[in-house]
Order: sequence, then C-alpha cells, then structure tokens
Amino acid sequence: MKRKENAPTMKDVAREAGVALGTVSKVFNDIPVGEDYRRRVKEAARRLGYQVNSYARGLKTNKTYSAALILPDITTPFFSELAQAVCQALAARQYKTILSLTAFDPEAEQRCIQMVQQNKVDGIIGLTYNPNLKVDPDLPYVSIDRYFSPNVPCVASDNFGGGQLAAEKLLELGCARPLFLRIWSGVPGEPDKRWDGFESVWRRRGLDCTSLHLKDEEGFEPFRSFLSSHMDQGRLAFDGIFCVNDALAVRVRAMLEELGVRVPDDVQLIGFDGVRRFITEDFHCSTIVQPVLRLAETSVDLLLREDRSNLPSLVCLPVSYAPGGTTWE
Amino acid sequence: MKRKENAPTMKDVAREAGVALGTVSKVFNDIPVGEDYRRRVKEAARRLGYQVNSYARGLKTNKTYSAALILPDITTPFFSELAQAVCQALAARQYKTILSLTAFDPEAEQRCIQMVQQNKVDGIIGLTYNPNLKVDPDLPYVSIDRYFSPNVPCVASDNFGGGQLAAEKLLELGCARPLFLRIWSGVPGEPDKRWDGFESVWRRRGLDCTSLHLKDEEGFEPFRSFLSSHMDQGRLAFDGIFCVNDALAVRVRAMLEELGVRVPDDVQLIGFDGVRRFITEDFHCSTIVQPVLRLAETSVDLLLREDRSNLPSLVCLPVSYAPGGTTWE
DNA sequence: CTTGCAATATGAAACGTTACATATGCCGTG
DNA sequence: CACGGCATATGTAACGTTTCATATTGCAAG
Repeated sequence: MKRKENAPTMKDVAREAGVALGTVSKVFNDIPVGEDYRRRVKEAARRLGYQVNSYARGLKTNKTYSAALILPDITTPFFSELAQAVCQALAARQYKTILSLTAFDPEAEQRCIQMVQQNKVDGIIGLTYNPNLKVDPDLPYVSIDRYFSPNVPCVASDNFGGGQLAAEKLLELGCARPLFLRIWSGVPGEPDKRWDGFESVWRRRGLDCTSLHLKDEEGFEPFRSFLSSHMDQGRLAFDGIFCVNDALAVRVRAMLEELGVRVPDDVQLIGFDGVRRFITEDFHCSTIVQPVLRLAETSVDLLLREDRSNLPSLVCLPVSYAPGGTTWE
Repeated sequence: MKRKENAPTMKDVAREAGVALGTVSKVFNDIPVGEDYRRRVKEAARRLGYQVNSYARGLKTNKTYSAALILPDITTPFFSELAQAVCQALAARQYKTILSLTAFDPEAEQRCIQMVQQNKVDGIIGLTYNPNLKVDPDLPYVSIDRYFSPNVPCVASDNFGGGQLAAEKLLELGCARPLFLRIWSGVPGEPDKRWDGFESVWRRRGLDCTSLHLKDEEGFEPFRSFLSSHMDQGRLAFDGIFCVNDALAVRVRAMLEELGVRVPDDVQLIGFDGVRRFITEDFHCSTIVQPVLRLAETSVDLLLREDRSNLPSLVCLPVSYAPGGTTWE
C-alpha cells in the first residue's frame, strides 16, 4: 500500500539500455543520436514505463510549457467559451493550462498572479478588473478586454465598431429613438467603447441617444421604473435598444414582454457577445458577435511569440451582426 | 531586453540575510526557527522580491500541489458549473487546477492522462468516456459519473433516485402515459441509471413506460416522426416526458410547442441537471437538480484524502426536484 | 571554571533533468 | 603506419529546493 513506487528515471533507462545518461536525454529531446542507440533507449524506456519528469526538466530549463488563464468565472457563457478556446489554443501548442478563477475580486486576481508566478508558468492570459495589478514585467502577459499600458498587449473585440454596427443596424431598421443599456462594472475597460461607438453614430446624424447605467447590486427595479416613466399609453418612448451584453438583453426582453411591449414589433433589441446558447446553436437575441475563437488564438499567439520586441499594445478583432429574433432581421 | 533576469534564489536570500541556506528553507516551510532569524530572512526576501520556486520544490518533495481536471468540454452548462466548482474546491485547499479538455474523444482522454502524469500532478479528477483508460495506479484518481473498478472512487449524483423522483413527480401530477427520452452516448455510465430508476417506479405500479433513444448524429427528425406517429387528432399519446438532461428538455419543449402540443397543459416535461441558466437564476424547465457543488467538494475530498486505505468505490449524492414551468408544479 | 546537554543553525547531498566540455572511435590522408 | 579531424557518446556540473547529519551556541549543573 505504499504510494512511493519510485518512478524510473533517466538513470534507470540508461542502465537498462546500456548507454550514457546524456544519450537518454538526447533521445527524449529529439537531438540526433545514432539510430541503434535511439532504438535501444526507446525500447528500454518502454520496458520500464519511463516518463520524463517535467519538474526536473522545468527546473533545469526554466521552461514549463504551461500558461495561466485568469478569469473571473467560467459559468457565464461568454467566459466559458473563451476559456475553452484559450485552453484548446494552448493545448494545440503543447501547453498546459492552469485555470485560476477570481470571482471578480481584485485581490483574488493579485493572489492568482502571485501563485502562478511561483509556479513558473511561461506566461499569463488574464481577464481582470484590478486596475493596478502587479505582475513580473519579465513574464509574458496578455490582457483580454482591459488595456494596461503600451507594453502589455491587450486583445479585445472591436467594441467601438460593434457599437457602431448596432446603431447602424437599428437605423437601417428604421429606429430613431435609441436607448443604450449597460450594467456598470465599476472598472473602465475596452467594453466601454461599445457605448462610444453606438453614440457616435446617432450623434453624427444629429439624433439623440439615451443611455442608462444599471447597477448590478440594485437589481432590475430601477430599470422597471425607468421604463414605466418612459411609456405613454402603453407605447414605449424608444424603438431600439442596444444592451451591453446578451445576458442583459435576454432579461430585458423578458421584462419588456411582461410589460406588454412586443419585441421586435414595438421595439428592436440588440445584445452583444453572441455566444452559442445552451446546447442548441440558435440565438435568443439579435446580437453583435464577438470572435471568441480569434480572441483566444490571438491571445495565445501574442503570449507565446518568440520575438517580444515589437508587440502591439492593442489588437482589435472584427465583430459581426447576427439576427436572432429580437429584430426584424 | 533580456528576459533572463535571474530570479533571486534561497541562496541569495541567505547571503542577504546573513544566515544559512537551510534556515531560509525552514522559514518558508514554517518550521520553527529563532524569531530574529525568521525576521531577518523575511526582510531579506522582501527586499529581493524572492519567491519560492515550485519546480525545485516539486522536484525535491515529489508533491506539486496541483491536480488535473479532465473534462469533455466546458461550454455545456453542467460541465462549466462542475469545472468551476472543482476549480474552486481545489483552490480552497491551495491546489492549482490543470484543465484538460477532451471533446469526448477517448484517445484525447488517454493523452491528457499521459500528459498530466508527466506533469507530476498530485491527483486527477476525470469525467471520461474511454472505457479502458490507463492511469498510473499509484496516482490518486477520482472519476465523476463513470464507474471503473472498486479501487477507483466514482462520484455521481443519485441518478437512480433522480429517475424515481421524476417518475413519482409525474405520477403525483396525474400522469399515466410516460415517455423517457435520452440521447445515447455510446458508453455506459452512471447517468444510465436515470432510466432504471424512472422505469422501476412505473413497473411497480404495473404501468407501461415507453423509452426512446435518440442518436446524436441523426438529429431530431427521428423524434419528430416518432411524435407524429404517436399523435391522434392533435392529441399526444403521452402525458408525461422525462428527458435525460435539461438541454434535451429545452429542445423537446420547443418542438412540442411547434407541433401544437402545450407544455405543461397537454404534457408535463421534466429534465435533469438543474444548472443555473444564463445569468438569470430561473430554470427554463422543471428538472431534477444535481448537487454540483457537493459533487465537486466530494471529488476533491476523496482525491486529497490522506488515508487512502478505505476509499468508497461509489458515492451517490442526493438530487432534488425543482419546478420550472414545464410541469404544473 | 569546566563539562555536558539541549536547542538550534549549518552546509552538503540528493531530487531528475539538461548542457557542455571531454573522451572515444572512425576514417582518410601523408 | 601514424596522425589529424570529425562525428558521436560520455559523464559531470549545474538548476533551486529539502533534509539530515554535523557543528555551534548557550546555559545549567558539578
């Protein structure tokens, strides 16, 4: 019942194969070695069930082939898709993913950084909210959705463009009284630009655009009363609503219908994110789709890029529009 | 622009503090050491920005404080909740989580096992489909939802009880013509018992119970024609349907309504899993709720338990019923 | 003022690798 | 036949820890 069944080491393999230690090392590092030697080593390793010890290797080489992924949460559909995509992109490059969840807590974020640094990861991909995270400047770091400084690459969707796209779509569908709806996260970030882009379109046309910031902790009551105060004889004062994300859009849709406002007939509704919902692949709301796979690919790409001298400080990836039943098209 | 800014080591700290190497080690392992020494070491470490090197420590101690979590996918709501819960349960015990995704591919599962073994994890929690996975018997392994052998602990919800519960609920609501609906995964596992439990209740009452196994690759057409052939003048031959999971239930609900069958008025529908949907906390179908948090807690508990001599081979956790609009209550 | 003992700090060896300087063998050439 | 040069295998010194046998210190007792 002993759990210390000492695993075979290179030394064992070397003895078994009758070759030198260094030769075994070469075989497992794909360094040219005589064909007969290589065979004997492989054979001996198979017999002994030898496996390279990553910890010894990591200690020696200072390279661990592991990266940390720091996220607030992975049950939110957008985050879960992102996590999956990043994990797969890393795996495709033979990297392990160390997953750290922060629950949106800035201190937890810092603790995670600390922990994965001790763990000698080769890099960190973080989606964080702590405005002054401290991270070893010598450790590759890629930030998603939050810009830190010129020498920390930030990868994000084209949030500004997405906001514009939503506005243009609503215009095209004949809307003239737009409402922008968001939940205030408390920390500035790239997603704020959704509003900037949205508003810029209306302003350019000389149209007014109302915006409402909900506070997460206050729930939906403020919104309900806001709506009531903007209704006149069952008619809503807005004919187009852009929500900062799909989760919000779905809830807004439910509340509107509850109030007797028909979607999309009375008001057109567009969300943001565009993750595949449930198992089924269709959308529950019209939305601006973030290119999740490309976000992940790009982040990993930047993280593992050998030449770190000319990294971009911000990469914006193009979004697209996907109708989903809450707009006429 | 050099990225090899050699991090300070214990030796550096020892020199800086004017103490021996071993003393520094003791300080960072909470081994009693003279108070003045301890202070000097702490101080020196702070000045140098010293951090323990987990790889050196892991090599020496053969303990890495990391565990692997092997899952098919984390975008599926149930898996994403499970992953989150496991990750958090591990973090609460100071363990890192190495996340490996397999996409339901048995060979990928084996490769993941291989990889995390090389990586000297302290244990593996796996939700896998490969019936003959090979894993080092000396490495703690906990299986979720799939029973392997008496000495590999398996953690699962009480699937049999859940099936019974669903049946009893339908009975209670007056159903007498039940249908069980599942997607055939191709590999036997604990979730199969949902059917066993469900059926046992009807049989005991002398009632017949129909069951239909959909094949994932065939889509929903077979189901649609099955339904049509079981309808008589717009009336469905069943008054209660139990789906093997919520994702299926949600799709079935949509199809039923499309066919003019009202839920829950014409037929009552119960799913299985009970994960929190979207951001909003309400359910889109009545369901048997799996205790995700307890599944995770229990798995981690078994994985890290010191005394591995008397591990249970199967732990069943109690499920509960949650109405969600697709039943009368 | 010794001596002995307990308490505590010290430093070398080892963990399983990689990398490099050295040793070995082989072959062609003078 | 001896020698230089090349290719390839060898073995040792790190990497940054922990651990344990040993050295040092302080203090009480003889």
